[in-house]
Amino acid sequence: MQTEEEILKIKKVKNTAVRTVVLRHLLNQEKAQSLKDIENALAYTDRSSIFRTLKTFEENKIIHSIEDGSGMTKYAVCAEGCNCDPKDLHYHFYCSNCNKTFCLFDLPVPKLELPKNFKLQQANMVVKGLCDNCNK
Amino acid sequence: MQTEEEILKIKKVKNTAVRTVVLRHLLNQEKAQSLKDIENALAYTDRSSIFRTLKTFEENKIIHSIEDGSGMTKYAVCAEGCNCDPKDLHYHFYCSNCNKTFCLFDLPVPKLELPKNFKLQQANMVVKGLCDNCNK
DNA sequence: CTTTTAGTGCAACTCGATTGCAAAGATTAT
DNA sequence: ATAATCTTTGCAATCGAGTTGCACTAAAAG
Repeated sequence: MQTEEEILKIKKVKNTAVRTVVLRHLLNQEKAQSLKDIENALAYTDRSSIFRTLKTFEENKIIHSIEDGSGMTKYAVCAEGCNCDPKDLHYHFYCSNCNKTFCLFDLPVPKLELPKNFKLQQANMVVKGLCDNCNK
Repeated sequence: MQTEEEILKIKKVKNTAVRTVVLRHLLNQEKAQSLKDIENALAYTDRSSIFRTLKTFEENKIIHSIEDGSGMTKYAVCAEGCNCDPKDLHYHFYCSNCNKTFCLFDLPVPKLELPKNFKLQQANMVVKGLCDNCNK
């Protein structure tokens, strides 16, 4: 597991206090986090600073964003080696009970045969239901 | 192709002026429509009336909604026989150039093997890229 | 015809996302 | 080291999609 500092260095993003704590928080969570989640966890950091940090991280392929249909964009640290390319596709699972979003890295996404002349850039595949903890 | 009146009758939704024009508009488009799209097309119909109409349609399985990551929920008429069940899954294609959303009925969605004890309820699978018209 | 229920239009409001701006901090040039 | 420049941060304000309260109208039931 890389440290925050290593990741920022590798991705050529300047290290700052806000960036370090935001990235650390994301690394410590096993679920994708919304801006609000992060804001609540980091009580003394401004929302817009976190927002801009997330944009920076996304541009530099440190994290990827997920639209899970909950109304809030969520963010998760890319797996090592992820380029956020169509090749790196994975499903997400959104639990409609606890509102958590999981990255399903183990569930393979089949090759997408798009209609003629359509060009794939990225994908956002969200499966909804109940997670193991809520399905009792 | 069924008429608006037939669809409403089959789905046991009372026919009104707003419902007829909204459904007609959706039937006439080959792309999924946002609330704003519909509002713009139907200049003299109130947004909240359209909104409530869409909710009614969705509850009664006349249309399904799509979160395509554009920030606006889009709506499309269900294919005949669609129950909006996990079984009726299909991919959506969102063109990042023209912002249109297509239903890819012909692209099969594989059986989803979720982690142990996860329960599938529905899915929202959006592929982004360039549509045939914009990929030139 | 009267009563009740459902649908509509308007305005206001919610809330996540985003931006303008000035202060603080870091970097580069002198 | 100091001044000039660029970047990051915090605060407040704004935006826009979605949603709701409420009064009015239309439709259905009695």
